[in-house]
Amino acid sequence: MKIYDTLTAEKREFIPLHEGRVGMYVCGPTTYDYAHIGHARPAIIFDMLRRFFEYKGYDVVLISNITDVDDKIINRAKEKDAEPIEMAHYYAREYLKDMDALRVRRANIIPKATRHIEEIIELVKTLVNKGYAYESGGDVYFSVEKFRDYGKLSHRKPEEMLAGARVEVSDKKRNPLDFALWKAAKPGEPSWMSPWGPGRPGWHIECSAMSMNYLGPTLDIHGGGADLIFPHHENEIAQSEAASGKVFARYWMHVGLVRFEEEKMSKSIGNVFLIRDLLKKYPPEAVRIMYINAHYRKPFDFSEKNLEDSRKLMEKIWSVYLSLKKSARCGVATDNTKNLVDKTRKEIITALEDDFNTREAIRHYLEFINKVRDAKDEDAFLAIEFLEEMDYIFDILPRGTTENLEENLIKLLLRIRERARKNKDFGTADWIREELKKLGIKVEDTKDGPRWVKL
RNA sequence: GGGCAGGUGGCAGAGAGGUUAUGCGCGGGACUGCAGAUCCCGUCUACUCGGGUUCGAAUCCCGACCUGCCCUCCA
Repeated sequence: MKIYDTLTAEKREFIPLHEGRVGMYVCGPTTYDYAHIGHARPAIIFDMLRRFFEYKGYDVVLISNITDVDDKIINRAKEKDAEPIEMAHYYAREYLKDMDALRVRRANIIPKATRHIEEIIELVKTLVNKGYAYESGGDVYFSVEKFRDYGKLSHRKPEEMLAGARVEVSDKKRNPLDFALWKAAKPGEPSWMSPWGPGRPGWHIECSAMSMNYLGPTLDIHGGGADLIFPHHENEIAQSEAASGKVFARYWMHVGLVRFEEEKMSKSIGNVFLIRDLLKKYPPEAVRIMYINAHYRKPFDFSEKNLEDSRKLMEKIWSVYLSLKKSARCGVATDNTKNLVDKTRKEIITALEDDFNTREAIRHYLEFINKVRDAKDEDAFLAIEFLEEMDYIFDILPRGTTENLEENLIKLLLRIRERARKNKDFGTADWIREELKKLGIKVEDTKDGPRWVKL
């Protein structure tokens, strides 16, 4: 397995710290609003990566945090006249609901910053004691010049950063690039007691504290959106490695940003599509397919047309899958199909092992779909088995069990409709089809009778 | 100003020195009460530009132009 590592800027063979195990940490959102499809991309990609490791037999521990105390949260809460932490927790729950809807499996641990204040304070203390950090007016700052490797992840030198950039100037900082590990609380802000007075953690420190707490000083894969490379991940490296003296993450993976009309999708620009709104119109599997169908490191141009195309792809996959199900019979498949399955499996795994190239993988998947669409009996059975095997990773097939009653009622309606059609009562026939469509059930007439798909 | 990705057919988007990407769309046919789906056939000199390397480049090298992201909160 090769993984593109942002730090070394090349694809490298993936070798976990402990054989057979993978420790992953993925930066989750700061929850001060509902999640948009930009958030869904890393969540879906890392979810599938985790499933792929498991598929290959690794034990995976995935930690994905939620930032529940931060300037943005405090400001938003002020606007809404809400209690900041409470509000953050509300949006955190809603975030998880949205991700559940997208079939993103939950991380093993979803830590929150406010639940790890002690570890954070300990880490800051260590950095102060080691001389990497200093207290200044109730704040604690990390001293960038003390960490000689600062800039290695984002491939920048500290001098260059100052050149054309706007850096927040503060007379509390010794160097404008220094960043806050601990912030003194202003009146009315959430705060915790610390050796430097009441305050709260800086943005970057929580991830260092929590990842080292759960995965040890060195983790295998650290991931997140590409916008986190600088300053967030750069600062995490500085803090963590300064404190532990060890390599913080062996591989850094960054998912390309989602854009809309050539611009980054971002709350501050206002061009966001909320996941909950999109899911009213499109099935979650279509969203997954949309992201599978693009290389994870490239920026992704979102549009409804794009989602619509993905939905069509999904319908194609589903319709082949469902028709295979109808003609499948348990037994031994022909060599032809066996070979096709083995070949496709190999192609898909090879693609995913090449820096998780889901785009290439789905191409082979679709070629397979096209070739087996007419398979019968034992061949259909094997094809289904294979698609379901792959679904451990992709999770895009229709969810199996419709409630029996529901299913029987639909069949009953379709029989009524068939009777109407036979009597040339097309008004009634079309009306039933229309009404079912409104309920999310698509009906298609085929030579073998009506077929329906629940969207 | 600096760092990093890219520029592929009507559109979306892979690939990566010589072999069909794929999907959508579009045209024709089969099927059909209609719609849809499906099948068959077809569709567009596709690879930003200019040089170079090579028997051969969309794919490698040099240069130019263009776009986006990051350098400030952001998945």
